[in-house]
Amino acid sequence: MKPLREKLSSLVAEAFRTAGLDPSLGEVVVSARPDLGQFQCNGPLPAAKAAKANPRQIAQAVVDRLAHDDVFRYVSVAGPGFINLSLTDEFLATHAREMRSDQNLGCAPVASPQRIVLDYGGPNIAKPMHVGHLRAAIIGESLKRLARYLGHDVVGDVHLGDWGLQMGMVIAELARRRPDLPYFEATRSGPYPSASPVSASELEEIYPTASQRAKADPGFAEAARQATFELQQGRPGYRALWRHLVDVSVAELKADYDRLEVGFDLWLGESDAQPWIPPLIERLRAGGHARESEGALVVDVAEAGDAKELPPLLLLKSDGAALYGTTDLATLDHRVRDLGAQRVLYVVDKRQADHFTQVFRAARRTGIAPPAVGLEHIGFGTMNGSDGRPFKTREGGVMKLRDLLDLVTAKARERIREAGVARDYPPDEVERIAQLVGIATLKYADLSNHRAKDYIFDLERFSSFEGRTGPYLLYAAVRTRSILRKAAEAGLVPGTLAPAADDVERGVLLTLARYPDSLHAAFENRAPNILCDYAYELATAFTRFYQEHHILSQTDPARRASWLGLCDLTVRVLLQVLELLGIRVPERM
RNA sequence: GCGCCCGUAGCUCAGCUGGAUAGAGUGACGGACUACGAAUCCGUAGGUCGCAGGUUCGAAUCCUGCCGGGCGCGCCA
Repeated sequence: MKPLREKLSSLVAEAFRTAGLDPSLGEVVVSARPDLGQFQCNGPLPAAKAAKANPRQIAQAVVDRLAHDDVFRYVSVAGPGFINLSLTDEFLATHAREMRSDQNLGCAPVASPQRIVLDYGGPNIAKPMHVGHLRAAIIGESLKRLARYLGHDVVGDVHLGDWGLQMGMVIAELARRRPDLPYFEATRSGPYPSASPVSASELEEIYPTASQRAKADPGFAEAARQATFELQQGRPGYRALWRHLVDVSVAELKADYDRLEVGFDLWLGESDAQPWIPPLIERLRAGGHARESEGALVVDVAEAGDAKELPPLLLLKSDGAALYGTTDLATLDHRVRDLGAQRVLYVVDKRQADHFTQVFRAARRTGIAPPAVGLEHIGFGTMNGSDGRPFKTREGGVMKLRDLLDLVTAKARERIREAGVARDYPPDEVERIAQLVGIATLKYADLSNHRAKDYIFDLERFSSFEGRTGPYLLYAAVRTRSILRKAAEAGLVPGTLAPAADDVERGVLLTLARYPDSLHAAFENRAPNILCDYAYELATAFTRFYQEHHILSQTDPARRASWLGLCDLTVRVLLQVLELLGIRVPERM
């Protein structure tokens, strides 16, 4: 089925056409002045400019050709030449009925689905996930669900940071602490113990320590570089040790992502790209794309019109080691050739914008990414503390994701106790509800910020349950379900939607009709905050409705059944949008 | 220095491919629980959209300059 706005736009476009005007100007949008109409068309203004005519006369000419009494209740020309449109309640109700019987709730899949690889992880082995990883995970998860819902074929890859200098740091630090471990015997080639020599908690502590040591001690920094190089060269002890580190770390990461309800289809990492690097380098050398510069091997990426000079992408350091960009190019090569990606989206901190410009350009020049393959860096803003500086805990350290989740969940538990509503629920259900409320709070608070903007990480805000928050949306959905449940207990079933009887009910139907628009806008702009806005608007419109109209005590059976139908459609749309945000709703709360 | 991003109500933020009277939440104030759940709803107050020009019938939105803040700029990821 067609979205409401498209139905209206094609009617108005047809009127433009018969008036001898450009039909593309007939686009209809939701009115900015609800007191004057439900929808508006601004097309007469640009049409008048093109025709050097009076816009109000143009608007009137269009209106005169717009005779659809079954669709429009009211059509008028206003201001400098706006066309205001309001629908008949019958037409609006018919549209809502179609939505209700459509399996996609009126949001048709895209015309040309693509295979999309979405890279939204980037957690580092040996570093605990902290609040900085939150955004990539939840923005990426939402975009993945949205793209999939719209019909795209999406592969989500965690793209682990499991290679490079950080691994060398951990190895060097371990060698310092426990030189007697068999992994450090230079001549040995195995076998090695099957159990990891380090625990998850030790691993979390070891990297920060090593990183600080490297800053203070040039000798240690050199040892870390050397270890990195030898790991890359395949030194058996280091490889065996590395395997342990990865396994221990991945188990922890999976637990954190599970708790966040963020999932990946692929658990590949930078290390998986390493075997692809030597042949790729050969290809680039043979193709004349790579050149020596200051001892390193580089691909030039500067272009004539650049506002600033972009340094070349470094493939190999002067010591022959591969770098970040090299791994990214090799990974991209794999995604295009082996995974068949038609579009690759990178949900990564926007501070890496230059890096992605380099990688994308290098990929274009070298043919790794043919022109038909879309490459996008979906940058997101930095998370700061309330002082506007990068976020730190009160003790000055980074806050672990796990601690944040615990904190929000504890707040949710407290709130549930205060509200007293779940007094007679089993304790394990209360706990499940607290988890869901915590996740909803966190995700909604983060996703409702525009993706690209820096934002203040405010614990108060992240654990607020009132107003425009995740819990508000859960509450709205749960209460609506509760009405349907009580109706079912009384033997009442949702029925055919009747035309709206007042502005509040009309408002719900109009908001429901915007559902496909909001999904498409959210995906096209890679902006989940558009979904957040929509979910909130739908929830408030409906909450207002049931606050003003008592559904179960309505004595007219047809009206009562229609209102229950409205509950049914609203809750289905709301649950779907929440699912696209990665927010799950409890049965009751 | 060069480049990118940001500056909207006391606070936190939407709105930015130009459209009419700039919206939410929060905080403040006032109202609504003998009916489907008050984590709710209704209302009031609150704005030189950083500043100055420009383009346009029309600018928070586009362009230029300035002020303020953040970030990035070759061998870390």
